[in-house]
Amino acid sequence: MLQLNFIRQNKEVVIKGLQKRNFSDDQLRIVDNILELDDNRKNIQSESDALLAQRNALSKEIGDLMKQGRRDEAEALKAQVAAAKEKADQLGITLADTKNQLEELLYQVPNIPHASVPEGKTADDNEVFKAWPQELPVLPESALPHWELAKKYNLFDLELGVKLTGAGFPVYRGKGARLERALINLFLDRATTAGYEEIAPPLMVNADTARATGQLPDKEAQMYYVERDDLYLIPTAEVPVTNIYRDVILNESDLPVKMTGYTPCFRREAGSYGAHVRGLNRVHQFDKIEIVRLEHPDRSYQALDEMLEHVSGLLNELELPYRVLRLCGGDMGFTSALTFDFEVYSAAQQRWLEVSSVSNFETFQSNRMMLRFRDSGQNRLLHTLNGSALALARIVAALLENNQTEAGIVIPAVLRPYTGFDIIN
RNA sequence: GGAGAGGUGGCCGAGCGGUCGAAGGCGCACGCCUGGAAAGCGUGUAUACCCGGAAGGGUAUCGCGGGUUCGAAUCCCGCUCUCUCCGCCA
Repeated sequence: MLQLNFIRQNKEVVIKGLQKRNFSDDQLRIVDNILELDDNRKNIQSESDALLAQRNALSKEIGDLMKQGRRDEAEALKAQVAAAKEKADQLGITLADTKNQLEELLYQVPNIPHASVPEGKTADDNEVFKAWPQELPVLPESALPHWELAKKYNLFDLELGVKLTGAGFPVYRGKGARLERALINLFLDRATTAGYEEIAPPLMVNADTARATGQLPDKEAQMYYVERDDLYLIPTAEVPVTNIYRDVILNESDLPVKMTGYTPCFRREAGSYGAHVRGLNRVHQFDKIEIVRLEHPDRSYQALDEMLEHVSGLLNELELPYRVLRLCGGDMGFTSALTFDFEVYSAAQQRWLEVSSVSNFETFQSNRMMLRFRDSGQNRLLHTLNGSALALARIVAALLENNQTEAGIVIPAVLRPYTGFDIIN
């Protein structure tokens, strides 16, 4: 969430940012509401602190009087303390209440978009930041979509997933399962080579963790929730991995922190069915390798560039046609300041599939997380960034479709050491 | 799941109703000393919020939440986590 001081000192910037996110004038009033409520909070706190100071001083006095045996005088002071305490208690309740209201409002304010974020309302308004420079591949009429290929070569089975779990839980098998594992290993190897520490985090997290990265309260409905133990299945490795540094104060020399993690990701994605979500296009469980960075505020955009390069490198190695979009204000995630999406071209479906989303959250997450570093004696919030490198299900879909030939599905050279085979037939 | 022990600052560790945001040590930073370093000596070293231009002052925090008390790190209750033993187990 945004810092109160930032909102106070940069009200115009905040309002402009929210306008970019298509806040109506009516919705924009939240900014003034927040500032008013915060003024309120300060007044209450000052008053409450003064009363508590009085109570503490009087209590000390009572102690001294008792020691000197001046019991009567001590007794007289007790009444004063009781009065101060009662007022302080009431103010304390009001204060807690005000803080809660304030927090609730702050949770409704999304991150301020970076200056480069284009105006726009929907995904159609996203800017093509980097187009595919070559011709897009054209497959013969007989080409099959990946779900047909999966059947033909016994690579994954969604109907079997329905039997075991429900819709959207694919069962990979045979060379399909091996391909999945090969991709995971390739991506992890590339990330660790690039200096990211490999993390194998828990797949379930508590509410504090989910809140810190912004899944709660905003995206509660998207997560699977295990009620009995009050835990959430992670929608991305970003959640546990970034939270490793929750409530941590780093030294500047510790920066940057670069981490990567492979995890299955669980997303409820309720209520979306149809041709465009067939096969692996959209599933409830998929594998993803995530890269996460904690950066000095002065260097975070350079880090973002490096992450874009990293993801581009992976797609180049896999020989998949892709493009990069700069998300517009209306399509960007709640917590992000700047997001680039990578889409690969699925030749059989003749559409672009999102396989990576790389974002700079600036201080939005670190403020919720109290993730800071010491900057010449002062504690400052860090910038957090993350990106998919990469999300597997759709990569598999594109690989299968784009590489199909008469003879079978050709495995890209870079993957062969990992799969142990060079064709699926 | 059952029984017991325990959660104090970056770490170790004292405190067991007031003078305690907290002794002492380690670590770290700065200074002195030195040709340089080590040792030694000295000083400093939690976080959030509030007031203040600053200096400084105030409030809260000794696992978390509540209670007793004029006053709680210290007493009481609930929860939670860690460790040890038993049970179960990949």
